[in-house]
Amino acid sequence: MASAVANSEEVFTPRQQQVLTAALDLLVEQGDRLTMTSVARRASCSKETLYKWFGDRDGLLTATVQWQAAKVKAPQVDRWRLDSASLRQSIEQFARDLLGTIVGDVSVTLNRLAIGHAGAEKHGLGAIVLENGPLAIRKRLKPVLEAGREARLLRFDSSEEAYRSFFGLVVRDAQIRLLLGETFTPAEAEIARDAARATEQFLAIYAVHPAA
Amino acid sequence: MASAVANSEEVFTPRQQQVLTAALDLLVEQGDRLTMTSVARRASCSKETLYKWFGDRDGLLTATVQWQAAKVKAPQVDRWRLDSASLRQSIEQFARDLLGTIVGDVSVTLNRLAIGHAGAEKHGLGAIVLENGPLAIRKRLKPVLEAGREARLLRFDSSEEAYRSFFGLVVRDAQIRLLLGETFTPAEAEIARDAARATEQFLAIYAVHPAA
DNA sequence: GCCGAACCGTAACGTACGGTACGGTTCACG
DNA sequence: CGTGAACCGTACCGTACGTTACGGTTCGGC
Repeated sequence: MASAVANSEEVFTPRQQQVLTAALDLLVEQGDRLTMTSVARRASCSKETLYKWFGDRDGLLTATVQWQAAKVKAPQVDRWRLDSASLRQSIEQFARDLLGTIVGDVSVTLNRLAIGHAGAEKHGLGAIVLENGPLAIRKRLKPVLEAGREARLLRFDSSEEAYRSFFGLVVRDAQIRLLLGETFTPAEAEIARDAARATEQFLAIYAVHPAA
Repeated sequence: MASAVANSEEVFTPRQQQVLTAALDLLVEQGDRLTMTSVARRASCSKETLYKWFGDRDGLLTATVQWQAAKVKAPQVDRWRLDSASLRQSIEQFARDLLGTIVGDVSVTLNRLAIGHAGAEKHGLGAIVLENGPLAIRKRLKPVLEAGREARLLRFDSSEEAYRSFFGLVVRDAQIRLLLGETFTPAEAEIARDAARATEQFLAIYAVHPAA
């Protein structure tokens, strides 16, 4: 029986990573329609090797998603001194990271893929994406929020709830619109502006002294 | 050349609606994997009829989505007197409607389907879902927001921006988590509570006198 | 230089499913 | 009745693609 979610830290040889890169590229280019043949051709390897390494098509896709998701180890915000300004800066940085990731091609592609699989009763990919997307950011943001509360800068009952509102203020309807096929690619400046706005709104709700 | 999005008000005979109901049920049950044969069997009709009525598989899916989407004509909030309390009530009602819809089986299924199609370069379904989901609610909320601004109860530059933040505060990460396969079905009470919280937060940001 | 393991390229197999054809049945209409 | 349109059920076709099989090639170890 395969475990529901393979959380083990799979490690791939350079050659295997070339294959996964090819798969990811094809995924971004043509979505779930990529064929094993096309991956083999793009990666200049044989289908036999694909099956030997990854078991079957789903294994290849899972490996691709895991491998890519593992790369999104965004830089831990370093030591924040607990004044109002640095707290705001930390939060805004998170907002920029989150929004920038979510509007990216790779994120849209992988989320589409995982959603498609979830619709086919195969929740493995969905769990992986969930774990490495929203939940990962939440885990990293949580200590910042709680330190802010500790320092009487923020006020909330549950950091979970606070995080979810933060997520909503940052992402809004951008992700669902992109997933549904709308094509817009905000420039770096727009992302920064949106992140700043979201941060401001978040603080308006959760800061003890919003004006500070 | 078929138009990109068939916006015409397709009208279906009762028998055809039975077929569409069967298709929708199968969609909810097994996602995009439903076959023409299964639809024909469930609806007790012949495949020949399916092809005659809907052209091809995509036509059937498109008709199903259009037909279902057209049913989400949520009740227009009736005359709101422009005091702070009634404005809040109107907004909260929208929040309940929006959240209740989005966490429903049918919404999740249809969004998954449309997202899958968007990933296959077929943006028709995505456009339909977009049009009848977020955009429809936005169109209905907009006059409320602008009346609130007119009455000096709300303050914002663009109703578009205000709506998007509203959407974020209401939906947060619930939709993406559901799409990715997490299974939770909030009770009516939870939805109402979340809607109230979102409304409060929205007003904290956009109301001229948040304490009012 | 020899051996075996790993890998490449390609051909072939099996199957599921979209789409079509066709004979049989119902039913409205004259 | 008689007739024809609409529809049901089912058998059938074509194809795309996942998966397997196999002969040929590279390459590290002795």
